[in-house]
Amino acid sequence: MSTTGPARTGFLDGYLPYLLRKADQTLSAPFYEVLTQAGVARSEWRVIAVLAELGEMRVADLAVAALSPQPTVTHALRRLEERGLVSRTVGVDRRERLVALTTAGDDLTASLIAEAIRLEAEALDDAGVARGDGLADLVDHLRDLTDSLEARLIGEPA
Amino acid sequence: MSTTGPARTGFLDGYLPYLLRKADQTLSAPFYEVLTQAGVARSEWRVIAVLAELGEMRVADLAVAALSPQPTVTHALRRLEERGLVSRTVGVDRRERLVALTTAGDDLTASLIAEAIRLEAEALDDAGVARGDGLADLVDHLRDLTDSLEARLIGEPA
DNA sequence: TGACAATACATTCGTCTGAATCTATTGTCG
DNA sequence: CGACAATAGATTCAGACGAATGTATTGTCA
Repeated sequence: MSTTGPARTGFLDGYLPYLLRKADQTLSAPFYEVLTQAGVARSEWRVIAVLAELGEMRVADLAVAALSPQPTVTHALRRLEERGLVSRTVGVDRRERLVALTTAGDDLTASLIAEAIRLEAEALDDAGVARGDGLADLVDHLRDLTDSLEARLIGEPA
Repeated sequence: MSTTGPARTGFLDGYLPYLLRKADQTLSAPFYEVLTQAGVARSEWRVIAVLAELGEMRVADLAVAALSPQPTVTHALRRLEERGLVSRTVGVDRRERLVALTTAGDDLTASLIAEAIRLEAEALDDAGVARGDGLADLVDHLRDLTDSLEARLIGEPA
């Protein structure tokens, strides 16, 4: 019923990408300070967060999961490797590079993920968003939306 | 109860910023090609879209509305001004620069907004997202979330 | 097998981004 | 009025970003 929605006259207030970006930025702002503190770029964070969750993987798959273009991931990997946070090994198919977190990388990533969870919970809590209420629905909606869109892109030939 | 959500074991699949960013990217991808075609950077698009909606305004307010840092907006404005798409005039308070779209800028922006709306509708349509169904709820949830978070930030002193 | 297409990733190179800083202007209080 | 703090925005500069392209390796088919 959207309880008398507040005047959605304009374009931006009804444009999903704008709302999504705004929500992301607002939610992420505190954590970005943590990243800056830790000397981790945002593209690097996305890479190590994926590696922590999915384990060793190829660069191309990593790029998809990290929501980043492949060259951006390669740049991030070079920096992360220089800091000893990830390792790259040649795969059976010798074109492939299998990327994984080192122990140091896993430690750092684990602590960052813990901070991310803490800050997200804190923000949602302070904002009075009841978990189990609209939140689960929101998450489900977002997943549904993204899944549907992806399914569409796959079915689309050249 | 989130109707038997599909195995939310991992971190990323339950992390809102990740889901928000993923949804944004997936939804925006087709439109970004339009922007590239038009030679408009994404930061520039955010600026002119806001100007088209809100009219003449100060740089600082523009930055907030465009979800971009102030230097990024200033850079974008310089490029847009060089192309004759925006104008900058000194305000009564002579520290202020009042920014507005030129006629050419308004024309271009109007066509881009039309494309954005068209592509968004097309994507949501193809994805089988029924407007009036989950979509309105999603939009409302996002607005509520962002508004609540913003309210929190304001109440937070140094 | 040899040649060509396809794939995986790295590299290049120009552009964009944004933290820190600077200049210009205005508010404020003695 | 005069000095200092506060504000608006421009600028600097180092680095991230990413489109285009290059290199290495593998698949495939005559």
